[in-house]
Amino acid sequence: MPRPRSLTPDQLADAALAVLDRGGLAGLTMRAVGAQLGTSTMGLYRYVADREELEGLVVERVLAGVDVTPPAGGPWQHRVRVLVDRVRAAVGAHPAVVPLLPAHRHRSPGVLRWAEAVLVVLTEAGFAGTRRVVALRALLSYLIGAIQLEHLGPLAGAGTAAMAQLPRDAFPHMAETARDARGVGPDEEFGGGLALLLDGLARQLD
Amino acid sequence: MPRPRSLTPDQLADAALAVLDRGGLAGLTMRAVGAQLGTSTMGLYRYVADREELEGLVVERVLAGVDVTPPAGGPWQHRVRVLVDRVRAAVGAHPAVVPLLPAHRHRSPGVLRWAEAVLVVLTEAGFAGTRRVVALRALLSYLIGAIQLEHLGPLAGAGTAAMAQLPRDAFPHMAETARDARGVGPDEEFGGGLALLLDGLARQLD
DNA sequence: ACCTGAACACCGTTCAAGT
DNA sequence: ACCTGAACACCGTTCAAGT
Repeated sequence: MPRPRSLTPDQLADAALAVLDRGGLAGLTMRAVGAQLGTSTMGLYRYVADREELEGLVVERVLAGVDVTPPAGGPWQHRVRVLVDRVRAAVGAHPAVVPLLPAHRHRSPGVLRWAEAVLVVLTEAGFAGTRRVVALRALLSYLIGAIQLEHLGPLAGAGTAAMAQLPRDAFPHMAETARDARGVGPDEEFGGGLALLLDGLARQLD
Repeated sequence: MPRPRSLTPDQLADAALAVLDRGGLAGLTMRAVGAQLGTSTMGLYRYVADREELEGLVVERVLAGVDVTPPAGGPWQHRVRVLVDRVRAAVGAHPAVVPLLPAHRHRSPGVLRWAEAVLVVLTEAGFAGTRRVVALRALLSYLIGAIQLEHLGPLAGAGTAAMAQLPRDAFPHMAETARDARGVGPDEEFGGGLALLLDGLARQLD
């Protein structure tokens, strides 16, 4: 990793994110990012060891837009919800980044900053030790899973319409649930699942 | 999609899964699968429209190993937990399939059969309408997210050791939580998060 | 009819050559 | 010293040619 000169890492990340937003994951190539910046393809290797590191830069760029100051007032459930929703909103603005999220979530400073904020709220609420570990893990699991379900071929939306016509004899409950799902929007679905988790957590504090 | 002859789709799926287990996602190429089967690379296109469809076959193969008969007795929480754990175990036997899961989960017969079984249990427990929709979505989100966290660079395990040495001034809660996490195994972590979700669901039935 | 190998249009990355 | 383009070793897939 030699020293950069004419480009800042931020410029690189912006260019890569622009390419990703425009052409999807398949369009994110070293050649395309080079063209976007007006430099040679190989010029990128001055800033980044390989393609994977470039992907990490993009993920970090999206996460950088997340405000990680824990919301000041209100019950801890609300404060966690706000932090979770901020990530969902940031990712929702760049859906093409979703498939990159799981692989680049570890060793991401953005994720660490966010997790620290969540832990501040959980700790103030009274969680500690194993319970706090499990709580953070569960919230992160739900967040990542729900975001992927939402953006990678939805259970709600267009996918549900198709599923409502399932063979009713083989999948009776599934067909009925798919019909019910047509009346449930993505926000309600995401928020409802998160509420279940928060209720489960609240029960532990009794 | 012409008619097959000398190979069954199962043979193809087995071969692709063997290649995936051996060489990871990067090793799963049309050429490698052809070689594994002793046929030409192009021979695969008689069974599969493109690489994506081959990936779908592999996912289906792994999911085919999941017993989807709802467990007979016991409280509904236990029955859901058994169904969830079966998927986790099947995927755990072929960790390389994890990155393929989110993209191929929709229109997967295996997922549908599993979801139908979960819905049978939820319905018998008293869930219906929007609540049932949200419950299924939440369980699936947690399952997919938690599996990915577990297998794609863990919060527990080796990753935690690194995180326990975080700059303590910038991430005080994170450093402490990472130390706590060393005593929490993957089963406890996964099961603990699922228990939170099930507790939240139980609360809705009161 | 079924199957195959050469060929094409891409990748990421190496490396010798430019200034 | 910084940057670049040709070249290499791969991909998935098309298609003309084999039996």
